[in-house]
Amino acid sequence: MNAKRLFLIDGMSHVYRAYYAVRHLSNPQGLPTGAVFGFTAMLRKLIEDHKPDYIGVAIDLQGPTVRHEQFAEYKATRKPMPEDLVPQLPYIRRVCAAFRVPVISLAGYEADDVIGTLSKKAGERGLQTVVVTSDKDMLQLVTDKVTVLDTMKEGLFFDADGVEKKLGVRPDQVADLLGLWGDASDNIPGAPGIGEKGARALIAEFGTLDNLLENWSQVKKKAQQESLRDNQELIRMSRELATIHRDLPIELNLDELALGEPDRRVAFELFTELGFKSLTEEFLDVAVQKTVAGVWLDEKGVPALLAALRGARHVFVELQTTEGFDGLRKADAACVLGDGGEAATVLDLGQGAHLECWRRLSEDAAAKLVCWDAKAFMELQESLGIRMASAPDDVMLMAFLTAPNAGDFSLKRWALDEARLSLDASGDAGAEGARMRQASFAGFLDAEEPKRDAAALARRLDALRRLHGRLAPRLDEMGVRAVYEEIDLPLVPVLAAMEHEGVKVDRATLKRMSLEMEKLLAETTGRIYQMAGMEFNINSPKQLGEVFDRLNLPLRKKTRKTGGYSTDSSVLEELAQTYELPRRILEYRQVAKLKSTYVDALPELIHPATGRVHTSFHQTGAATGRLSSSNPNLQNIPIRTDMGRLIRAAFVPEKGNLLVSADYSQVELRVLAHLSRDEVLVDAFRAGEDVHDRTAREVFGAAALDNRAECRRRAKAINFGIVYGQSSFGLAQSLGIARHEAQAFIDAYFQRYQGVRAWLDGTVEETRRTGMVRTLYGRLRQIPDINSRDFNARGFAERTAVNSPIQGTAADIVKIAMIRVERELRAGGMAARILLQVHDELVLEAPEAEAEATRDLLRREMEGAAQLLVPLKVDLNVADNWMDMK
DNA sequence: CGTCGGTCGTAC
DNA sequence: GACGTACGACCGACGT
Repeated sequence: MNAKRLFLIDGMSHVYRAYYAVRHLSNPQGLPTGAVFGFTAMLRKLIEDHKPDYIGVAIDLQGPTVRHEQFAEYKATRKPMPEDLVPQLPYIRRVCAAFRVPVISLAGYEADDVIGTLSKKAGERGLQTVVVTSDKDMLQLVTDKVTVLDTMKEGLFFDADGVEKKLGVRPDQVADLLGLWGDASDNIPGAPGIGEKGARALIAEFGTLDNLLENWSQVKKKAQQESLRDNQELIRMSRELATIHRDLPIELNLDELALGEPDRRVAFELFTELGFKSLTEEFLDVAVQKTVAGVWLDEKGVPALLAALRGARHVFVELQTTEGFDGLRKADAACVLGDGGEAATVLDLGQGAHLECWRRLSEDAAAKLVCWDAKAFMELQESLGIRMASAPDDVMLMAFLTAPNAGDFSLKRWALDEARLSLDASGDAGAEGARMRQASFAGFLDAEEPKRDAAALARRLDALRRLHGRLAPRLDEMGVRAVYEEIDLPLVPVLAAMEHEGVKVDRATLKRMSLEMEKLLAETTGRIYQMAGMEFNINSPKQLGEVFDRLNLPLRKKTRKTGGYSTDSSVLEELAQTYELPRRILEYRQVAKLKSTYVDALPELIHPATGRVHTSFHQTGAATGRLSSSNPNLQNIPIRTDMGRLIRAAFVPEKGNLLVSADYSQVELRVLAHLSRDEVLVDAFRAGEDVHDRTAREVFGAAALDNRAECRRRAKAINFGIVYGQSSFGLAQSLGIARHEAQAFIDAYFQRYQGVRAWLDGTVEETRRTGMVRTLYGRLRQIPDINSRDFNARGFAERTAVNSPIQGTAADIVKIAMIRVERELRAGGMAARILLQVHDELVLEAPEAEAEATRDLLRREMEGAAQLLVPLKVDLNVADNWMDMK
């Protein structure tokens, strides 16, 4: 039977390695955590890989040791510990505690000595010791009972042969060797003039340092001879310093060192504090969570359930879906939890009695339903034939409105981060739902077993209840309840209806375009290969860069992350002035992009049952409060180029109907006029002027009259830039002018628009104090980097700070308009439906006979959506496809 | 074979 | 570095 193994870890050696390996990591409170993270990973991997029987970590205490008494200069050249490593040391000890790995120190001695002593004692008790370090000094400890493991170098084990191979001397000669050689990092002097090679040869020849020092006169090299003669005391002291003590007054306590299970609760708390997400998750024990049971509703339980919920202030609800035979998802179970009860009730919606119970609950106006992702919930309700008058409360929207930068608004993520509850990945109605739906159209999804795990459902509902308890009060604390109640929540049924309605896409039109484009691409590809003198993947920027390089075409710009040659359109356009190849590449890129992203992708997403494309609109997709759209994204259908615009011809109304579009004119600049109260900007809009023409006159004066078109183009670019916080560099870039010229334009602009200047400055200033910005309606966005010392991060934060209130207020206005339009359409009993929202534009489908009334309604409700200092203006178009509306 | 970061390009 | 907000195709490195 093999001897049991004791692993003794050189703590500081690993802490330093971890510190330099994992930089720039910190927890949300700003505590640097890189070294702790790296150390934790190392410790876990060591335990995992080697499964020691006993384990301990040796760490030096602060303060002088016996070696300092011997030699005042010991370790004197060592740099002080990095400032951001010091506060991490207590956490290193806590990590060890969490893993139940003892930390061993002894005042006045170093970790090396502790390890030396313990390894000796372990050997006497028949244990095999593995010393884990990357410090070569420790190789002197190697015996038949002690090996050294260097985990940094591919887990290399050193036995006596290994030591000899590495250092050229036996382990028992290592201290002698180091006494001669010295050690720069510990400031151990060694013999002056004798280095690594010399020391190795001398020890090999004379066997021991004592023998060498006695017989110095027999050394052949003159310089070495003199050094040995003149520095005997120094060399002996160096050896003393380099010798690891193995006789410290400490005991080997094997009970303490025995490898145990981590303390999962302590580990969980610690990793939470450190902000280690995956480790937190790993050490979160579902078993210790207070679990809410899930029980199936029985027939007799229906009246009892309804009675029990009658007194509840909130009823937390969740629907569970499965794939139907038609390839569509359908709700097949519902879970209900009141705010007092301990058991969540699961209803089988396939059973008539349960479905009826669910319907009565859903339609009970007194029941305050609360869910996660109300839009998905309402769409599933619709599929059950349950029409809800308004949206249930939506904790996901509460999460978004209080922390719009969070990015991920899955229940799983919020349950973990905010309520410390671990949920299964399955059954999330958010992004997952959209993906499932997309896959289902293409027929990829296998029929899956109904997910009727009552316990899993109950856990989700429990998380929902706790999240609601935390986030609902936050709406008031953070001043976003009005946005929630008056904008984002009322928008939910509008969006649900839009997604349900979809938009008709003409497959034949796209098919024709696809074939046409295929021909075009084949021709262009041939020409490109010819010019390149080889075949390559034109879609690969990397390969393209190499081809350009081979042909000696100048590619100046480098890509951001990988440092490759940039081949983006601005680079190619410049080269296209001189060369044909980049011209062809641009041509290829345009067609390939349109074909793959739109022309070929859209038909795949036509719903088999409706023949229409049903996008998903996301209320949590953009931190400013804008909507986003996916599967497909219908908010970036091309319009700027002729070929691209043709794609819009495939978006058509049903027979007998027309498309009606309404877009806000210059809504962001009007918002800026309102927020800044700038006299010139307000005046321009009140007078009904073309705002770019006005800017051109203000900035360029008389020149704007002589050269109206060019001046207007430039003014337009300036106006755009203002909204995005553009610099002179950016403006110069977009106008193709010199930077100083651009700067002159910007200066002239602010000279004339002093209210805008003041608002921009004031907004940044206020953000520095509050850390957040708000829209006109109170929607907030945190700007965490506004006071960052990082120049780049701060600049980005400042641009975000001025852009978000503008973009966000415009988004609020469009959302309000959508709610008003939908309300008026329904109140008027009209058949017209909102199909799409593209940030400042709504696209509707209306019976031909209703088109005129729809236009009037749109203008009224959209222009009346907000009362600003300047009027809102809406442009209207009617056509039988989306291309011909502008 | 799936995931993910990088690059590029489309919209407002 | 340098213009805000998105989504998505494609490539290629990397891990299973």
